[in-house]
Amino acid sequence: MASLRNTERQTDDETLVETPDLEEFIGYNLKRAYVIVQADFRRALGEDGFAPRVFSALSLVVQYPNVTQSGLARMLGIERSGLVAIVDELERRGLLKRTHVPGDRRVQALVPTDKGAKAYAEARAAVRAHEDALFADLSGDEKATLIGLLAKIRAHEG
Amino acid sequence: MASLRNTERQTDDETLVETPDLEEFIGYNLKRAYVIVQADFRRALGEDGFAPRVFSALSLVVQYPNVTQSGLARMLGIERSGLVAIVDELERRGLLKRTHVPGDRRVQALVPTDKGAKAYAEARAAVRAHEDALFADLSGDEKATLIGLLAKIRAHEG
DNA sequence: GATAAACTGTTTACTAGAATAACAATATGG
DNA sequence: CCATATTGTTATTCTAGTAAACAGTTTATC
Repeated sequence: MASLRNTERQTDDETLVETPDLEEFIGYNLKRAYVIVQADFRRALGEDGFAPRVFSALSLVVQYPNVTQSGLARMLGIERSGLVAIVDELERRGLLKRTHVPGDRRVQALVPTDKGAKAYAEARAAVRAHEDALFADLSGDEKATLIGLLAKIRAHEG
Repeated sequence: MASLRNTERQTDDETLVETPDLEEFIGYNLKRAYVIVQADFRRALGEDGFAPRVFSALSLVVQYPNVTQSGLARMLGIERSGLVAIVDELERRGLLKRTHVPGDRRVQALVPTDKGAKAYAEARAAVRAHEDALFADLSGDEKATLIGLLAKIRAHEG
């Protein structure tokens, strides 16, 4: 992958050498970058660490205690049916509890346990260490710029 | 998702309001952005258009005719076993041919057909239109910066 | 107040993408 | 020649996710 080149267009007196097609696409670069970051995340959090989506769910439950499952699914941008297994895992590991809400007997409010809050704080530190290491070749400005540009794309959500 | 806030830390005389945990992580923003772009890609290319990975494979075959399947898998960063179905689909649709190579009876060099080259040119235009529309709120500079930053992450490949 | 519509959590079934391990055919290096 | 490696392929498994249906419950409408 180091030095792929192609001749995109030729005129009579010059040959324009441009980047290969794929690398001009944001989507392609986004996917390739995502795969790298995701793999490093899993490696950094280890065998029985959190998968990215479980970490994200726990993060939101800790930050927004008493969030409902439907609300959490909306925040994560996934179907609520897909959230059940994630919440099951977190509850099985004793990191949160499904609790009944007085006013509405349908909803299960999610409340982090003390163990859950502590586990999240540790996991968050591990994730920060993973990102610090993986993105060591980016400056603080570059990281902020990147997050800002990705947020601009994320503005198309919903 | 519009205005999530949390109090990260409190001192005696001020309350610091910071971004929610997840949005400070590059990995999280990367994934959310990737999901949006990928969904728009599929929507733009339509029902029986190319899936992203099939488009990528065809792109490389057109740009590097006679590439082997193993070589193509390496370029795409996937296992060669996973490439078989992709090449099967492209061959079934008449867009490339598996051809024998004189020197080595193991390899199947992949050669785009005329139909394949034409289909690729059209698909590439569709992908460009999709990205132009989706990223209309980014300037040319911003797009170039984004690609550059993603490429810096991609430098960790392999 | 009855009834229709909507929402919540859940289960089941399904799909896509990808990894791994094994295999036969073939090629390469000591 | 023999061991080792490579190529394309199949079969198996895993993960992440969607979609549809459901029973229980709440809300809205007439």
